[in-house]
Amino acid sequence: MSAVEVAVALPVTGTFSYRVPDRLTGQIDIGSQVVVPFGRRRVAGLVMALGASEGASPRPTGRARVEAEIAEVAQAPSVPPSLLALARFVADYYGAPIGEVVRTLLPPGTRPAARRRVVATKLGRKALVAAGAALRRADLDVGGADQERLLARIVAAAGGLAPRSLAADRATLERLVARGFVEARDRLARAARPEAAPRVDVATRAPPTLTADQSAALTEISAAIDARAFRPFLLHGVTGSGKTEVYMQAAARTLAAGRTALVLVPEIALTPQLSSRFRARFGGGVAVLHSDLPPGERTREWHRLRRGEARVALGARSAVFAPLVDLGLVVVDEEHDGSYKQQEGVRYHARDLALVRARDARATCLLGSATPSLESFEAARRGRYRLLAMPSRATPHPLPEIEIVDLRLHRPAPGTFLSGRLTAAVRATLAAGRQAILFLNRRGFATLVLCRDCGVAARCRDCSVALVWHRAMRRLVCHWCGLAERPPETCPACGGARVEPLGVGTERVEAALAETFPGARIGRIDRDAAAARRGTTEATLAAAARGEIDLIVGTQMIAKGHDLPGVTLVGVVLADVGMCLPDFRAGERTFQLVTQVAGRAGRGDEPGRVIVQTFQPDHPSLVAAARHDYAAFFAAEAAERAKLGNPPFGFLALVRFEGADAAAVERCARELAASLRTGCGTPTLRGPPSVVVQNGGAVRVLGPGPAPIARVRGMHRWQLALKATERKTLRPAVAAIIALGSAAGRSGGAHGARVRVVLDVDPVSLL
DNA sequence: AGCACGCCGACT
DNA sequence: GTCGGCGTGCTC
Repeated sequence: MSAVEVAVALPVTGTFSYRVPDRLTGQIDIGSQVVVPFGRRRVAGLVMALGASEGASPRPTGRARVEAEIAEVAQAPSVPPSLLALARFVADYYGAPIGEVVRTLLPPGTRPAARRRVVATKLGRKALVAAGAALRRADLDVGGADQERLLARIVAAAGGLAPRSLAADRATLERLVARGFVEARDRLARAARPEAAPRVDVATRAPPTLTADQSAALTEISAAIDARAFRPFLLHGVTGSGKTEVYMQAAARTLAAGRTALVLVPEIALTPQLSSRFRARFGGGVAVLHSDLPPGERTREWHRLRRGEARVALGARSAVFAPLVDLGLVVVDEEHDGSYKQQEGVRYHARDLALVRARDARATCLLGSATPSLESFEAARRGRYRLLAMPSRATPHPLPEIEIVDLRLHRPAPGTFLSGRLTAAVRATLAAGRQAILFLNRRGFATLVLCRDCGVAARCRDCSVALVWHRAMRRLVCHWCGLAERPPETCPACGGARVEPLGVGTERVEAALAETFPGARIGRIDRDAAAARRGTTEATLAAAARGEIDLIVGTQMIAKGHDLPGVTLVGVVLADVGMCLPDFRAGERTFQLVTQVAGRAGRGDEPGRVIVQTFQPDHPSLVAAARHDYAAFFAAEAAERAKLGNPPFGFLALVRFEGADAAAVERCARELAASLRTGCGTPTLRGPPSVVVQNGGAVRVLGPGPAPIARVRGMHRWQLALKATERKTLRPAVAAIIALGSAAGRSGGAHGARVRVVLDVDPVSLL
């Protein structure tokens, strides 16, 4: 009876050794999905290696290893070896437990218990509104301030809350459940109806005639596909240049060569057009993977891919783990988009993993963007990626003209938020029967609620941020923890009666537009609108496409690749939002957002126009965006990054310390930093005897210091950063962090309060 | 992730 | 005096 190494689908480090019972001999191979006894449960696992490798996982003192037997082999097909290799890479590079990586990688159906979510019922929403309006009705009585606060928080959260995050309020939660205001249903039961099963009408729509730019790009890409070697490309195509058509023809050629294609998009839910275009071209050969698909559907799509029935996989971040065999093409659309970085659990970057997969599969890799990340463009500049430029639009009209309005000189009339120039432009657009997009990257009604007597703003009690006023909900909401509470009638600090909202969010812009342009049909697209009613985003976009909406207000959700031919005007209400965040990528994000949202204008038969309102009209990111000058943006931004050794001229890993006890968090952070700097463990840190990191050497230790948001959900946060000039020097430092980090967490416990140590390799956000 | 073991408040 | 809260630790 032989043994195998199994990675269990739980967040545990190391693999475990199991015996293969005789009845299963011959059915088990590398990549087999199995069910194994683990503790007193049975969990899904993945066979990583045959034969019990000695020391596969650390054995606690003394006890002999007692191997259990594999319980059963799952009906599911095996995971291809290329994905096992990818899993190992991810565990190693991001310092994640292999079990957790396996959980991310296995099809959702085989994952243990689908994630449960706590959601508000229709009755619950009604009850909250009634409570806010001080309406008395027995069936809508929430029965107390605690219940009301919790209910508000649940209503405010898009997609419900994880039961874990509500552990502290269990008693209150149970009361709400008993009253029928809140329920924990499986997420899958609540999910939207799956899209109709893919039709099998293959290649129904003929590819359009290509522009010169598209043909030139495709010539090179085709040669790479034919060569069957790893060839990375950066496709720098302006908005409306027809990148999707290039992707589709590249995919078609890859399929014709007998290989498979993987297409990643930032958020599939926001790009229904893309999936319908792929389906129209490839029919049932496309498997669409996205998080809102019920697990059954996702598993079906996974199996179709694994069996080769579908040979194109289209999906968001997690689709980078799609079980494609003989991969020939990997496309990453909008490669600059930060949502490719997983922000919790296994903190992988799907764009970077796409390159790893393509390299290992000897495939063509196509990174596409109108606003490439500094990382990708620098790689192209150094010749590591081939740069393909598509500088002109495929549509009849060139890129829209972008005008910057200096808000210091052109003050909007009180309560309108639109300068005279933008107001006139909106009015002209309406008169012409066209549509306008008003973009503001801030949701809610007002950014602050401030006492006009003492100047104190309402702040979250658990996070170090101000609360945002959401008028429709009649609640002050914390955008970090979801706390939602009723506004105070008088100032809690001074008792003053003049507690009033200040600042502007999308909700307020919507209200202001309704007043300024009575009769205009207005739609709002942001996370709150999406949370209020399922399918709102798609419905609003569809209505806009039919011409039933005149003005669309929205956050960055409207900046992504939507194609609305009727939109001739884009107004950026306040470009300054996000520009001053304490994050070295703030300027890059501003450039990307303004360029992307500007690209929504003039895609139809009328030319477009863009007006950007700002208090910083000379900001390099805005000036470059207004001139459609990526080169100028890159030059300025690259110089800044090079000076500080920031990516792409250096590599970062962020280590965050979180805990309820501020002093313990600080002490833990300082001790770990000191250990890293001196190169040897302090008495409290029983890590490895020596550590490779030397201050001033190849890897620098920056910090520690309090995180920019110093407290979230009641947890105090400190952080330190590792900065290396080369990727390979960062690796041993990351290994040291993992060893020291777990020791530090334990020692924190010994001192009293527990401190969580979170590692983020190649962080996208430093907040 | 679960599920059990292990120390401090409101009940029969 | 117990029942029971969730903090911490382990799972081949």
